[in-house]
Amino acid sequence: MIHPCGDDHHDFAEAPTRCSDEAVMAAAGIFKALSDVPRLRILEALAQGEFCVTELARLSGDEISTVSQRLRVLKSERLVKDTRRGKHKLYSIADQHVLELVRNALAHAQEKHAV
Amino acid sequence: MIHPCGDDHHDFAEAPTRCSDEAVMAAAGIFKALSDVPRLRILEALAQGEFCVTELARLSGDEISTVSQRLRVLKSERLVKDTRRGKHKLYSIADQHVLELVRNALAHAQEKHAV
DNA sequence: CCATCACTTGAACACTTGTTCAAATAAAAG
DNA sequence: CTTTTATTTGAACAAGTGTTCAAGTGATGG
Repeated sequence: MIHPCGDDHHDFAEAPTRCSDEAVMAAAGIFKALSDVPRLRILEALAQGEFCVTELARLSGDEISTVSQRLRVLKSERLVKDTRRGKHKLYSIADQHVLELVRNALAHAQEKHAV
Repeated sequence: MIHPCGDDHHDFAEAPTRCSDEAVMAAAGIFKALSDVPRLRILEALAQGEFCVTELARLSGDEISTVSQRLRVLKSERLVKDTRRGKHKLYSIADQHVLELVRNALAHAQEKHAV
């Protein structure tokens, strides 16, 4: 097939294979939740153990309600989960997938920066 | 160490190990670029071959300038690269790392939805 | 029960983002 | 050069986001 411009560069007669809208929207949602530095810092902490909101707030130096809102976003995308233990709700990384996403991005960020 | 609340749950005497601010900010930037459905659709197309802006605009049905702005964001985070070939600038995925990020997120999105 | 501790939620604010139009480059062809 | 084709950029707008304060929930312990 020939492009309007007349050139013979790469072109598809049909549109390329597409993921479902739901899948792409879900992926975008996950990336959006991961796109905030304070939220990534929370995941970084949770990668090393379980923490309650109060403790995470103490570690970051932010308001408890601020940290709670951040956790809400992470939880809505199933990136973290929580369990009540006594008075506290302990948060943890939802699964290994999440850690790989973060590690992969960090790797990409650090590797190819020297140009 | 004992938490202010008196409970003996997980706690660090020192703050947990932290990545550098630059690394985390870079990762957040990458995730932010990936957090938009139309931009993910561009990556999906580029995963299957090189395309110029005009063609990507035709595939998505959007304005050329809109697609160009999307590519600008993706390029600023080094997720895509471009090469001039004749009259056209052909865009392509920057490296395999990017594809893994997207695949990983899609996998996470599709897996654990059945609850 | 009542009070307390741990956490969440709603509303308001400043701030950021994605899209679009119009104008501006940039390379190629005549 | 001048024109044409391909793509980028700037400005403006509507829409979305993160933080905070204050008020709300909910489980725990006396």
